[in-house]
Amino acid sequence: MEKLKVIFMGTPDFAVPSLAALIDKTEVICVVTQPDRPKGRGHKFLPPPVKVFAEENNLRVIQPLKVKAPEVVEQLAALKPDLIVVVAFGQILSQKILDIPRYGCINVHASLLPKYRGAAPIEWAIINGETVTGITTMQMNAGLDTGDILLKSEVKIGEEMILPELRERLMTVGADLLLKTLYKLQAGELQPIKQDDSQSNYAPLLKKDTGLIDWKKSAREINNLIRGLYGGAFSFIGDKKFKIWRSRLAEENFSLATSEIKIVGEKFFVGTGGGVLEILEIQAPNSKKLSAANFLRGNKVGDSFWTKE
RNA sequence: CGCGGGGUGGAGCAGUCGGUAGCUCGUCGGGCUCAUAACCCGAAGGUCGAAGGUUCAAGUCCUUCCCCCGCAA
Repeated sequence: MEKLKVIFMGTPDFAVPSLAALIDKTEVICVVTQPDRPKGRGHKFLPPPVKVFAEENNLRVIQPLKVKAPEVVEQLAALKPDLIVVVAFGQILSQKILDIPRYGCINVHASLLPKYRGAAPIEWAIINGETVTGITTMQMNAGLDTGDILLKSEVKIGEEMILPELRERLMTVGADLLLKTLYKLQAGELQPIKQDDSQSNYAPLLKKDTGLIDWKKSAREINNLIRGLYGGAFSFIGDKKFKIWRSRLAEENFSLATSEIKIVGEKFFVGTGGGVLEILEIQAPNSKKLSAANFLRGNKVGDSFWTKE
């Protein structure tokens, strides 16, 4: 089969396996990614993972501030791609761009559309306690993740699965499904299906306070939040902010007040609005992530976490 | 040069006004116990991130460098 000329658009780690897959099976004529941005401590400029990978593979990389800018659109059109593949790119494409390739633009999205449209589908799937999610490839249109569905692949979310595990799994599945989609595309076997908008929901960008634990919720809900944010969930003891990285539903059945802390040997329990949560990994400010046992050795813990009155 | 915290025996921490280091846990040996994540006794293990400087004397003060982390983006 003739190799498609493809422009790839993507930014974070999640997009890298898909690009890697494309390099094998198609001719990647250009990689579009976000500009280097000042990141982390010291505000150093760091290149996005896709750029790093693309350069290692001697691919042409462009980093437009706005892909929609006329000169960029012109540049892309001049490349005469057969297809544009978009994976976690981070910019909205204009209709003019969508119209450039013969086969249009295909997006790899980390959910089973129409569920979890938007920026953070993996996180929200875990936070909401879903047991199944997946990857969808779609024919992009002007809306936000509203294009016609090409293929789907399901991935189970285990009871104790945490964000990095699920993300890892989904990016692999995503790369596979992308190749499968391209294969069917060229074979003329794709049958795009319109999304049922009545079944849709959104997975909005995560905000800082999404991670603030409400101890009045059930242990299960809190555990889901901790699993889904992995490092993003936090609470306070006194005025100190603690990140809670890992937890599990306690088998022990103490009667603890909401947000009350109980230490038993090397175990760390917290009462919730429904059941007891066991803290497995926690991080104090200016410190690193520690197992509960290690944490308890060197830290004085108060009687309870902070709760909204 | 965004702001800030920290690097001390295997792990997590303490060490005040500078005088060669301590706690909890772990490890090893022994003991007690029907038994134990319990308890008792004992032991091993640290050039206190690196280099330089001040000093009679530095983990503790000064300078430079390396590494880790929190906030903010």
